[in-house]
Amino acid sequence: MTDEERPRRRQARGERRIEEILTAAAGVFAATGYEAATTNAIAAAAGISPGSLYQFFKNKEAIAQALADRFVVQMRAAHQEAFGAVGFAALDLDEMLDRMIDPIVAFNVANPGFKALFARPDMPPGLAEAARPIQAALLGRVEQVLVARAPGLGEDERRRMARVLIQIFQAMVPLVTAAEGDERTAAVVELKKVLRGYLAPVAG
Amino acid sequence: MTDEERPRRRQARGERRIEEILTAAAGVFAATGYEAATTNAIAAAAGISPGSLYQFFKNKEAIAQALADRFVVQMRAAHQEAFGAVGFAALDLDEMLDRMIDPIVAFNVANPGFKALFARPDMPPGLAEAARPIQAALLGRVEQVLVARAPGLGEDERRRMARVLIQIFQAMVPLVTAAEGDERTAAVVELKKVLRGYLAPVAG
DNA sequence: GGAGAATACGAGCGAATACTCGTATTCGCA
DNA sequence: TGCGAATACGAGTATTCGCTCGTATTCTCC
Repeated sequence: MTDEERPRRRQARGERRIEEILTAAAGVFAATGYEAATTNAIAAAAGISPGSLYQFFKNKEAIAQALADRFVVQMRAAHQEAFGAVGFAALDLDEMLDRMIDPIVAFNVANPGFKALFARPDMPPGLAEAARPIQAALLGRVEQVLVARAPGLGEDERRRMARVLIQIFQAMVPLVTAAEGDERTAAVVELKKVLRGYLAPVAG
Repeated sequence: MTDEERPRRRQARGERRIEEILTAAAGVFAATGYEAATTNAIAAAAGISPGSLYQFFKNKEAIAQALADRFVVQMRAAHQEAFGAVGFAALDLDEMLDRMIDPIVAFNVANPGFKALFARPDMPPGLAEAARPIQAALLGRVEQVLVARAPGLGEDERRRMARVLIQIFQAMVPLVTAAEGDERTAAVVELKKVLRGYLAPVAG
């Protein structure tokens, strides 16, 4: 009970290093996945020694955790942009989908490391926990949209639909990010068609 | 160039062992994924020693490979059942979906190890190769259905739609297998709704 | 029943890897 | 300018895990 972990006072250099490490880690995680990413590889990618890595992070999981925190901030912004608009429920279905989908697609395209970390089964348990609040918030947002646009739905059905919508979206993300240019645009169009086809009968 | 790998003559006991090992491996892979599954754990689950394991399989990947082969046989049967019916394209869309989806869902429910092995990013490269023919065959089948039901589609568009359909299906499988009883039935209904909504505009 | 092959065992080897430790250097600040 | 803290290093440690090897047992077939 004596090994208090006094948080050390960081220098500006240290703060910079932390950012460098996280950026390097994002790349390594994205390229190889969590388990296969070695801490030495992350250190090398950040241009520092393994020992230095552990000046800033307690262990490998802490790196992923911090990276997750960084993602969460950006993800929240993307969600805000996607769901924050007012007078949202009165829009045309297609336009609503555009406004909802585009920012989140953009986030996923800009942060390939995100899915690599969060969508993989070799993710450490602590990370799964970190992802839960975002996931729950997203589910809530989607449910709210359904409340507004399909008031006739029962609670269970609404929840189920929200889950399906999110699942579909997440499934299509790799198809979108894997493609380039026109292919990617086409993939996004297909994604919207899928969601539209599923939503139209109840929320047209 | 002298270390020929003469295939040894198996006894009945050995054949049984192989089956036991594969069944045990399916369970361990399903529970923990490929990388995290240790060969010692598989041996223990099969009730044999690590040494004995290697009497029957050259290495860990060979176990996965053989397991994959076993899955492929059953998967092909499920595909045959799903797509083999005659006069298929003339059916009502809903009924067609029933016939296509149910066998493949049943296969996935009956073989939880399948997705655990094939859908994970930590899959060894050899396995990915083994999965490709099935994937390609499935894609071809779906495209054939689209040819019959939506003849107006261009080739690119058809291919894209087939990919999307498969992606959606695979995304929904975890939602289905994770659920039980009525929940599962409901999940399958939703899955069909999604596919129907996507297909109806072009293949109604 | 006996010879040779197949099966079985499990301690332990070798490589990979997360992480440490002793030491050297640089920074913040009075 | 000098002192304590932060940063940096990288060889070394402890552990995990795929796999081997020497040996013992059981099966097949004559």
